[in-house]
Amino acid sequence: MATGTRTGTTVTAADVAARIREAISAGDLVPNQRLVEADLAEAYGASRGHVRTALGELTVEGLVERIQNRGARVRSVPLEEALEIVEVRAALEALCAARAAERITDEQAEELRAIGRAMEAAVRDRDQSAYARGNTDLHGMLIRVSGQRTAAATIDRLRAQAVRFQYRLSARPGRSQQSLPEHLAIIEAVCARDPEGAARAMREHLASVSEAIVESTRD
Amino acid sequence: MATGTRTGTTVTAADVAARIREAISAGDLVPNQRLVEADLAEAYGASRGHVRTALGELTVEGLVERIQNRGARVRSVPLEEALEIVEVRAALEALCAARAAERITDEQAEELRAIGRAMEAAVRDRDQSAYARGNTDLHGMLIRVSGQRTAAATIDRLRAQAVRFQYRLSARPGRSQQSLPEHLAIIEAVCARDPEGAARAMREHLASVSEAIVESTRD
DNA sequence: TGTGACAAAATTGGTGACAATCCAGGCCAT
DNA sequence: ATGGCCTGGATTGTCACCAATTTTGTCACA
Repeated sequence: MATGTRTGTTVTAADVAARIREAISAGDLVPNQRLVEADLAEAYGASRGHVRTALGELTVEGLVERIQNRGARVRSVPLEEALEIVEVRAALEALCAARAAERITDEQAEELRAIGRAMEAAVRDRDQSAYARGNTDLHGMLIRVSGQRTAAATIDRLRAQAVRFQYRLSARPGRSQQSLPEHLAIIEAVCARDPEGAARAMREHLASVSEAIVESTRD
Repeated sequence: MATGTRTGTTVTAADVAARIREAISAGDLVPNQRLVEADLAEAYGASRGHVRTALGELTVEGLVERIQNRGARVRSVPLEEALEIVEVRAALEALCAARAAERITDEQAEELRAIGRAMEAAVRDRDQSAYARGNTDLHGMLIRVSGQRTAAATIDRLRAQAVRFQYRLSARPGRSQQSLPEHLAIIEAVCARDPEGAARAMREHLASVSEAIVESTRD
């Protein structure tokens, strides 16, 4: 796929929205950065109209902020709101963990334990990117096993908004050592088919994430 | 000076979106009903472009479903998804109830108890609309006292999607008799500043709502 | 009576042009 | 210097128009 100019395939508004979402998640677009419609249209090879509707979508999703006649910017989520988001995620991911514990099959349990072993190895080898991957896999798998699509969509949307804080966090030295036992506790409870315990472990984990976020902003 | 009609004020896309949202909530627009852009533009005195972007917003919010070249309809939420929505709401409203129990002031507690008394009176008098109002007031006040704006926004969006089932439910005879004690239990726990109890009471209440929804669809 | 092909109508999708608005910077009076 | 005011350029907001697509209606024919 060509990076912009001459694409025979038409670039739809949904495509543009997806590209911008990715760019924000990857940190290529930082909070408060202006999003000039003409520039984006040029960059992605789309018409300005499509860029416009894409920005509308992202505004509803909470990733972008628009001011009348002044254009769009990447929304900057204040610390206070990020903490709220983590609280909401805690409630929802606890729900998913509990449902996952009720529904998990033996094969899925084995897969989950494998993720846990990979995370232990990553901490032992001090491989941060492997640990981050394990983290994503774990949360993703619990959500998938839970079968809660509404919760999943909500969690995704919220996580995208708070992506800036996720970065700061995983860059922090020693963070993985602290969170590893929390993750393993979640895995254990889910594999033991203990919904209440799984929910509790997940809530404790996200409470710790919340604390870590507060500390990471004291710089 | 827009198209003909005498609205001196211009009707923006956000206005149109708000009107359609209301119409869906009020049941004026029913699930699967087609939303023809030209008709809506005529009805609300807006340009077709504005209607178009409004429909885009509502699609992202999950109220409207769009198919390429075939137009927009009011999205029909299947029973299974409505139950998921109630589960997510249970998790979030439990969070709000717990936080409200931690933060409530004496005056707010008195206000909350007044809502409870009004609901008791409504059941005694068999005044369904008064009971429904108390219900709305109660949930709304807990969310407000909790100070959780992220959770509040999420709950609102989800509730709008499942509005069809709310209707069926409150129209059901005897429903208020069953739910009154649940509501009173929530109020008691919050006023007693018992976060854990408030969350539990709220979860139990919404579990009962979930059951009632299932029963109400067996017709 | 049912069915397929075809034309006509209705509706949505996309683009370009133009109007409205905001912002930066220079200019002048104080 | 300081502050108000104006002008030019950049950017967004809106609309009208046309193309593309789907849906509906009609009619011949088995």
